[in-house]
Amino acid sequence: MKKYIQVIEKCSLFSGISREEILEMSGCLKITVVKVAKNQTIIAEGDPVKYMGVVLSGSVRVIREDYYGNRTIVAEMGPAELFAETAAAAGAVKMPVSVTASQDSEIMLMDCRKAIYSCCNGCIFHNRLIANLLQAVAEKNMLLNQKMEIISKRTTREKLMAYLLYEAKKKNSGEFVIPYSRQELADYLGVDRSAMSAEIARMRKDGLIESKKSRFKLLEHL
Amino acid sequence: MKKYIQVIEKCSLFSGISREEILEMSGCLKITVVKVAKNQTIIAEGDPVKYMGVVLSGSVRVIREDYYGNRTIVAEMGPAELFAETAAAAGAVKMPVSVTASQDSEIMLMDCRKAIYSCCNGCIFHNRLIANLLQAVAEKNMLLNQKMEIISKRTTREKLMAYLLYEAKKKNSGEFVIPYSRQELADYLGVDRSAMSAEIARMRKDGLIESKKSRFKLLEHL
DNA sequence: TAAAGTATGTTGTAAATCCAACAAAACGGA
DNA sequence: TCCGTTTTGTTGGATTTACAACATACTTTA
Repeated sequence: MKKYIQVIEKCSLFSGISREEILEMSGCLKITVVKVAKNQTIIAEGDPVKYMGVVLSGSVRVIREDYYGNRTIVAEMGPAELFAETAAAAGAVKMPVSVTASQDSEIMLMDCRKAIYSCCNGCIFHNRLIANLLQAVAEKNMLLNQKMEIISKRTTREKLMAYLLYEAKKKNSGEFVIPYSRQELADYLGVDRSAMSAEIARMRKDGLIESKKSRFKLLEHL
Repeated sequence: MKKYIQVIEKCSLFSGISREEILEMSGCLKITVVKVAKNQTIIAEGDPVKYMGVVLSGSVRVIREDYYGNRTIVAEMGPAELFAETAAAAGAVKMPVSVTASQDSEIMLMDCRKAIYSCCNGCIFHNRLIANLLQAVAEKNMLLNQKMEIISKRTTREKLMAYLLYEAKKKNSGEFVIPYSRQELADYLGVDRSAMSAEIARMRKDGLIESKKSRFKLLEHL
């Protein structure tokens, strides 16, 4: 496990915990390292929730399957990224998704019960681990909330305005640069790119905003 | 505080912790009870994140304000419900929302740093508290993920199918009863009710589903 | 700098959605 | 049962969006 410590310490789960402390905890967390071949399944949907994982090398895909068996990729994670932590933290019984290797990979698995419930071994940094996990899940939650609020709007214009108002608020200024390309923004808002471009042009014409590429300026409204 | 213990113990944050233990923890969590009048602000947006709250009586509203100052109600919580826990758990510096009383209310506030980071007082049940918090946030996360996947679909039909497939999977059967009225379902999916009703009729005609009121049956597809 | 590639803007048409208004059905007391 | 209320289904017209196709602008690199 020592050879992977450089990757492991980058994982948000272990932030604020030193290499030595991580190694000390490894027994307590029942950490195992497994090598998986491309396309091999690491955790299958419906499996009991036993493990939380960290990608050490390679990459994994989180996959969801619907009633008819159609598969969709939910996420792809690379080195130092954590997976299956939400199901583990929610105390779910069965995994709602599968995790498979998208390349030959090395994966660190840990016992999620051990990780979530404080052990009695006087393992001081365990508390920090749980706090890190809580923070990771809560941050994801805030991002989801924010996105949900935006894409719940019915029209493209409303979605755009909700997004731009959010950015303006974050930057505390009516003038700001957004971190997305047009295509990325369209994907984020769940709309068609060209239709969105057209809507931006209309909003400009209607005097709602000024914009040039990724620079936007909100104008007064009544 | 004792007089509120019946409400407090119902709060998910304290599940698995006895009344006596809650009372023991109260000093550690710096719990205070405040009475607030209707429309009074309990936590203002931009305030430093110091408190997590539980409604003891009455009700509170979580309010978000956009760049222009337009207010929208994000949520309304009643007795035994927790608020401001996500910002606290995410380690946010400033509150992203305001919380105000929608009636004359009694509110329990606790120091969120104390709640989230294990104290050194050998307070055994503190760990349980953190585990409860983690679980609450993670469960919310899973619900949001699920909803996000559904409302990210572009068309009404796709949204409906995504939702119905999800229900079918949960019930492990192609035939099931949904827990929403038409209006509720439309709100959940973020579409117009009447348009949705029409779409359901079309899906029935196209041989995708059978349905009668809230009972649905998925048919074979190619 | 030229050329190729990528990102963005524009437009017309077909399709989907919203909205409003109303019809039909289901429901809940009196 | 009858009546009023609520929910659900249906329809047509106005609006909005997606999609495709293409024009323009910007980047990269040979």
